[in-house]
Formats: sequence, C-alpha cells, structure tokens
Amino acid sequence: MQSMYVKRCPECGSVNLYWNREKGEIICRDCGLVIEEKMIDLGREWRELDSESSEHRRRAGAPLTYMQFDQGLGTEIGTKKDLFSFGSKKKNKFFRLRKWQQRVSTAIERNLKLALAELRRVSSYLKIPSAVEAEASRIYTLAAQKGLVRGRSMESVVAGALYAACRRHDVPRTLDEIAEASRIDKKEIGRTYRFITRELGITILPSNPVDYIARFASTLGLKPETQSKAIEIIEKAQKIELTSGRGPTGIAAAALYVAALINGEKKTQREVADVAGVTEVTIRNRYKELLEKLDLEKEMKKVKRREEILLKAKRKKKK
DNA sequence: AAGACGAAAGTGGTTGA
DNA sequence: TCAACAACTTTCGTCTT
Repeated sequence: MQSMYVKRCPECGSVNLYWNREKGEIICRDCGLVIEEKMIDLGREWRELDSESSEHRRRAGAPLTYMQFDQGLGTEIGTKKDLFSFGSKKKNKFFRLRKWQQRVSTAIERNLKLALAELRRVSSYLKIPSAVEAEASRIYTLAAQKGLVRGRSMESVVAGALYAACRRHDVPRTLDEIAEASRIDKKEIGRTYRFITRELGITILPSNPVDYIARFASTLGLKPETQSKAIEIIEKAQKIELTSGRGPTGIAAAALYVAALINGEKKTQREVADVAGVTEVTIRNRYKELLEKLDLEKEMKKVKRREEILLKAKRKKKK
C-alpha cells in the first residue's frame, strides 16, 4: 500500500525526487520534470553598505513588495490648505513643483504598471520562481526611479532586471532564453543588464557552471547519474582553475557532453550546444581542455571498450 | 550523409596606458 | 579614449564513421 503522503512525480509517478531548497525546485530524477517552484529567499541583503559596517549589517529576506507599482507608499506634495502660509512667489514655486511631480510620477506609475505586466509575462513563460520575479521587479523599480529607463525600451530593461535577479539568486537562465521569451535582442539585454547593475551598484558574482547542469540535463533527457558526473567534473576543473575566465555555459555544456559520453548516453555536440546556447566549437575547446588536464583517460578507455563491444555485436548480427 | 575536428577571420567586451 | 587582449562565434574545409 502506498502512503498518501509520499510525493510523486505527476509525469512518471516516480518517488525519486530531488529537492533543491535554494532554488525552490523539486526535480524528478527519473524524467527530469521540474515539479514545484516555491521559493523562500535564503539570501542575504545584497546592497553594498560601507565597508566597515557591511559585515554586521547584512539582513536576510526580501523587503517590501515591489510587485505593486508604488508599494502603497506614494508621496505627494500637499494641496491647497498647506499653501496659506506661503507668500505668492513661494506659492508659485509650489504649484510648479506639484504639477511637475504629478506629471513625472504618473508617468513613472504608468510605465511601472506596464513593465510589471511584461515582467510577469516573461517570468511565467520562463517558469521563474516568484522570489526571483519579486527581485526583478524591485530592480526594475529602482532603475525606473533613477531614470535609467529613459532612452531604452521598457522591455529591454525588464529583461535586464530579470537576468540580474536570476543571477543573484543562482537560478541562472541564459541570455538566449530570456531573449527568446522577451523578444529582445541578446546583445541589447546584455547591455542594459550591465548598465543597470553598474548604475545601481549591484554586485553580481560570476555564475557557477554547476547551476546550469540540472536544467540542461533535464532538457536533454539525461540520467541523474550523468548529472552528478558532470557536476563532479566541473568541481574537479574548478580546483585546478580551469574554469576561471571561461563562459560558465560553455563549461557546463562541455562537462555534460563528457559525462554523457562516459555514461554511455551519447549526445551530439550540436544537441548539447543548442540547449546550452553555445557553439560546438566552444564545447570542443572546453572538452579538449577537460580531457587533457583532468585524468579522464581511464574513463575514456572504458568508453572505447564499450564501443568496440557494440561493434562486435553489430557484426555478429550481420552474419 | 552526419558528426567531429580545427583553422581563420570576425564580434563585442574588458583593461590598462 | 584608444589599442591590445581574451573568449566566443561564424564559417568553412577535411576527416571519420
């Protein structure tokens, strides 16, 4: 009899599930389906505080919700009755200010409403965890308040903010994926991403290739053992500084390619390259380095032996 | 015919004078 | 601000299966 409390994969019924707490994902080890994406923010406050106090003042958790365009905290310059106490010059100034503020703030609000709707669309398309979406809207809001949207399309800033939020939460999507979902050019997203992170002083660590493995492997339909193998390879490579300065997606792709070879579920370079959003050439380069500098000879010999056995079997069949 | 391999030229971003 | 640079891409020819 099955316990009704055991969680099962809705796709294949497997109970072999893997819960990645940090990313809020539950992944089925058998079919690779991402089942649930509820996310609790475990990260720390990311703002750059001045260096002395920064060690002590880190906070946990996400602040106010930025999903609403004014967070319910709008400020307005006062109306009539506040003005009796001013002379006429000041009064004029006050009116001007008020008018100006109304124009600006309604413009920002209108823009924010549109932008957050767009953000919602894109992130649901990409199945982004909600905490990351919230982070993205926060980033967008800050950017809008700083007037960084001017001269750029709203959509591209949304895409940039989303990309930044993904990176911050170690749930990286590739630029290609975001580009596809938002229909903004990849370069454009990269540009705005760099721009807004620089202007807002958001520091982002280079992403870890390991973070891509689960998703790539699952879209390629690779076995969980292959995933762990790939991760193992990456970790080895990181130890001898083979990964620094390289594009993380390229490394992830190459590691996955090698791991698939070793575990006997070969994928072509092209297949792997396509999901990872890199070219075959990059995979080849990384792959060559991996074989050279990591002692993978033994494992490759095994692969060759297996291939020979397969060949013999085929020849027998012909006879 | 398809995949793997590698050379060569081009692209966009970073860095350091 | 410009040039050198490293990583990556595009393109293409060749070899292997």
